[in-house]
Amino acid sequence: MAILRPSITTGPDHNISDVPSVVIQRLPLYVRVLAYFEGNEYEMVSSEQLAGRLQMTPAQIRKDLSYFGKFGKQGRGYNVKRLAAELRRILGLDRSWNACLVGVGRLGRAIISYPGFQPEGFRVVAAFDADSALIGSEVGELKVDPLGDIPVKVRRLNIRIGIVAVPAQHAQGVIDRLVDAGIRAILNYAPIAAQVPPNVRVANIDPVLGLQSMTYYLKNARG
Amino acid sequence: MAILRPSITTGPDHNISDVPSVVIQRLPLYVRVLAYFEGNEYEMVSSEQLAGRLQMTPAQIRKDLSYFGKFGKQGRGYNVKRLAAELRRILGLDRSWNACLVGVGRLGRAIISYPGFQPEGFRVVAAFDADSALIGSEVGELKVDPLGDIPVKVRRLNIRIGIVAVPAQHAQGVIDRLVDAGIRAILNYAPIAAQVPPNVRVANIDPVLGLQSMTYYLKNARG
DNA sequence: ATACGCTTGTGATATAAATCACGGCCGGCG
DNA sequence: CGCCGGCCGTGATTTATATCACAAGCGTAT
Ligand SMILES: NC(=O)c1ccc[n+]([C@@H]2O[C@H](COP(=O)([O-])OP(=O)(O)OC[C@H]3O[C@@H](n4cnc5c(N)ncnc54)[C@H](O)[C@@H]3O)[C@@H](O)[C@H]2O)c1
Ligand SMILES: NC(=O)c1ccc[n+]([C@@H]2O[C@H](COP(=O)([O-])OP(=O)(O)OC[C@H]3O[C@@H](n4cnc5c(N)ncnc54)[C@H](O)[C@@H]3O)[C@@H](O)[C@H]2O)c1
Repeated sequence: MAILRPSITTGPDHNISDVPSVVIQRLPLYVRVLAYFEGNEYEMVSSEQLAGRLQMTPAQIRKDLSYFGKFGKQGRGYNVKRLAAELRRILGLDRSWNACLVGVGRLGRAIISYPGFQPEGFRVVAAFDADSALIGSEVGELKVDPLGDIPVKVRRLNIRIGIVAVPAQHAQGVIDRLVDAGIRAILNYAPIAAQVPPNVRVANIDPVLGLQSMTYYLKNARG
Repeated sequence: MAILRPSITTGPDHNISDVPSVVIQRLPLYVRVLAYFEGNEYEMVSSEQLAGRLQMTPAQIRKDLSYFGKFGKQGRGYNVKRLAAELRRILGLDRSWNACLVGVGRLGRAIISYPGFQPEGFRVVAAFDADSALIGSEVGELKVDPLGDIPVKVRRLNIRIGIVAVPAQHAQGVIDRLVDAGIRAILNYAPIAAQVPPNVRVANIDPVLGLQSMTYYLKNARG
């Protein structure tokens, strides 16, 4: 049964490798659970133990992993440290990634000071806004730059990820500019279904959508 | 192709109605797109127009809607206002819903002052924290209450939704308390795979998971 | 009235994803 | 050293989800 995997979008159907993207979206969950077991001094874990903590079936975990190789030992399970390292390598989490933020409003400031990205290897290294009153000001450790600087900064700072935190009506335009500047991965907080070319990924963060589908079940609930 | 739908979880397989939960998760998207067309003075829209803005196929939209009834007219499409109203009714969005927040830290404060919930009918009417230094203080228009007050407040204020914004290691415990108090829908910001009974829904908000799967594609990208 | 262009609603079909189930290997133990 | 409990890896199967494709209905134009 489905678990807390995020929703990743692309333009018209496009899967680089032949690994289904649902599988890719589950790998970070495995990394996280492995970190938990590592913290609790486990040396080996079985697919059943992993599955238990994620409310899914052991077979699914084994199948998922089998897309990438053979990491376990029959009768023993998986070496926690090794599997975690392998998965991180597969996902590209064995390095750090630079991101830029567009839209330095309330949400944008919260994102800049959010301490959850850094430990996972994601760094916000530039911030852009359209408001000339903001441009040039310091937010956190960052100076706010005008949108026109996006292409240069993206290139100079090796920025690969764009984070969008502008009002909905400006989000598509901002996303277009990021894509034009060569960004291929976007974390979008605006409540829109962004249109992007097939080689660009968008991860949407939208608490309202989640609430709006839960009310369906609340309404019909028997307690 | 998949679109910005959120990820909703439950305990062991459980679908109240026979409507697949993927369908339920898409309905809020339709509501949102309809709002767009309504704002642009459309009286009627076809499934093709709706699909275009969501990057999906017209057939899928029609199929989804057919789970609930016949809302369109052949040759004409759907009446924007009526379909929006029907979907809102189906989702239970034709009323307002009270929520409580647990964890009044940085994120919790941002949630309280987030202006995106109110217009959609979601109201945060209570806030709880374990820190005695915070209890009793005012945040926004809310007084921070101790966790022990959860059951009473939930009952008194008709709270149906719990929002969890506590550190990961305390999240499961908080969720258990919410469930004990009768909460059946949880918006969880903590990076954990919460364990809940089958009749409880959890919507997870986790930007890091999104980033971590996008890096897979970045790593392998051809530009 | 009738014909026509358009778009729905839906059974049939195709594709995708999850689960089953079992052969094969591991390592410990007698 | 051979047996055994346990668990992986994976083809086969089942289940879920998406798409196709078309009869039927609507409204307009002639
Ligand atoms: N998904 C979530 O959890 C979540 C939470 C809060 C807000 N949001 C969304 O994030 C967005 C921002 O919310 P906020 O509360 O920070 O709003 P805000 O008004 O405080 O900030 C928006 C910022 O974007 C800037 N901006 C506007 N147009 C721009 C453009 N074209 N290019 C660059 N910058 C531009 C503004 O100058 C401002 O600084 C909204 O779309 C909101 O719905 C999402
Ligand atoms: N998903 C997201 O977008 C996102 C963004 C930011 C933070 N987070 C997550 O949200 C959580 C909170 O982050 P933060 O930055 O606000 O942390 P914080 O430390 O600023 O706030 C945490 C609050 O929770 C309270 N708390 C601790 N244990 C509690 C308990 N058992 N019961 C009730 N309250 C308790 C603390 O007193 C504090 O007020 C973390 O899990 C973090 O990873 C998620």
